[in-house]
Amino acid sequence: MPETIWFREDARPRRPRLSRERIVEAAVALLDAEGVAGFSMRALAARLGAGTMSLYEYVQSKEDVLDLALDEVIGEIEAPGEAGPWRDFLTAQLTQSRAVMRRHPWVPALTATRPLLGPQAVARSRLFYSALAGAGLEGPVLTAAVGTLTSYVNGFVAAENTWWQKVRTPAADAEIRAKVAGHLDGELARLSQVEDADFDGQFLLGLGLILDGIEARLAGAGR
Amino acid sequence: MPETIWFREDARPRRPRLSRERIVEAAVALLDAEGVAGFSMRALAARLGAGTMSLYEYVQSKEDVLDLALDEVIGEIEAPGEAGPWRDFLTAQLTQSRAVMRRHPWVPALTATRPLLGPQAVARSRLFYSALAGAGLEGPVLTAAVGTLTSYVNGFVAAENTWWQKVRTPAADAEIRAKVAGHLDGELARLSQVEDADFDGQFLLGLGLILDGIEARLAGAGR
DNA sequence: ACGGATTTCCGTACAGTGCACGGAAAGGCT
DNA sequence: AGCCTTTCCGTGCACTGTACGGAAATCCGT
Repeated sequence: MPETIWFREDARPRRPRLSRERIVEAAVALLDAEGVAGFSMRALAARLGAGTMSLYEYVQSKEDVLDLALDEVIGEIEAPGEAGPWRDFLTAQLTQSRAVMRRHPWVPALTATRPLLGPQAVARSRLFYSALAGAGLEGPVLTAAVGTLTSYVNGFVAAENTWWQKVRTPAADAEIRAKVAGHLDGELARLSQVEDADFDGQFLLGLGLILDGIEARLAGAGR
Repeated sequence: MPETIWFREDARPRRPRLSRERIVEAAVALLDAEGVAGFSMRALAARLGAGTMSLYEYVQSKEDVLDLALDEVIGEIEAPGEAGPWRDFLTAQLTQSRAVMRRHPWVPALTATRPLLGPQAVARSRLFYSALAGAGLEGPVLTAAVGTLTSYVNGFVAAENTWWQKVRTPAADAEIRAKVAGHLDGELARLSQVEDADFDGQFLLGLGLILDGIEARLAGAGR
């Protein structure tokens, strides 16, 4: 094969082929596909058609990539068109958060590992602060309320995700459920009975409890 | 060196030197010392003075060890001497849960990864069920209440732990706090001001919100 | 137009990982 | 005495994150 311009493709790129954005985008896709356990820098590079070490031009470590990917998907939660009553607003926002965490099941496990200080995370928590401040909370109760809500969503969806990952089939679901119920005596088992794994309903019920608690605090302050 | 009985120690053990209990105990110690990132089967074996592969006689995988270690420390939460009013009981239990998770900072991150089906975990959740059932809850609201409380503790302490791991010094604390506060406009910053990182107070405040919500539900049912 | 500096890309190498496999030794059995 | 089961573990394999240094391309000052 003759070594001429015709066969020699422009060997080296004039402009960067990689970028932080491209890396983060691919990282999210890889995490969605393989989970956090199957996520490796080599796999990520392969997905981008690049050498492994090229990634390190744009990022200092694997941890960095995870931080960025996390903040990226937090940005998927849409800001509301207009702010209605605080209760509806928060319910809608947290329902969306849950939806995002279900689409990206690796999210709750990661949030439990690192502080959320990225721009999207900060922007989101600011939304919550201003919603509850608008409702009338302030000071420590305000920050506690915001913290409680986000802790709740994270914890709930984390449990939900591990559940789906482990059981997968309705048969396994029934089996585990029966085994755990076996540890309860009859009376308790009767009281705690829930037909199937109604996570949607459970989520809204638990959220309702917290919002009720907040509302009570508002009424108390109003007096 | 002559090869005689006198110098030859009883080469092979007559009874097992390892056991699941010993492994789990060492695993907890290792996790406490090195965190989940520094936890490896080799390090665990070294800590026990054993060969790496010996562990696999008692355990099928690293994941198994983590499951066992997790359930083990959940067992550290003491059952109450006597059951007082449900509110006090739950507050005491959850405060203890938090204390355990602070002593073993790897716990919240692990719970976010796997379903809690070990004996200690099941026993603990049964305690909560019966306490709230005794208070008058039943059906879906009962399970939602239990789920909300455990999600809250996990989420809260997870955030708390990552915070301590990252900031470590009061100076860093102030710096990060200032940086985040910079994203809030003045009015919001004023409203959300909390002197220092008062995690104890925040924890009890948030817990109080949830318990208020539960109490409201009880009052409603009473009517 | 040319020579250096900078940017981007990445092959190689190293220390570490979880665990499959198979062998060796020591009791306990008949 | 012979076998079987239990316990222990050395070796090896595929894979990990990333330090290091080199090669090519572009940019910039002259």
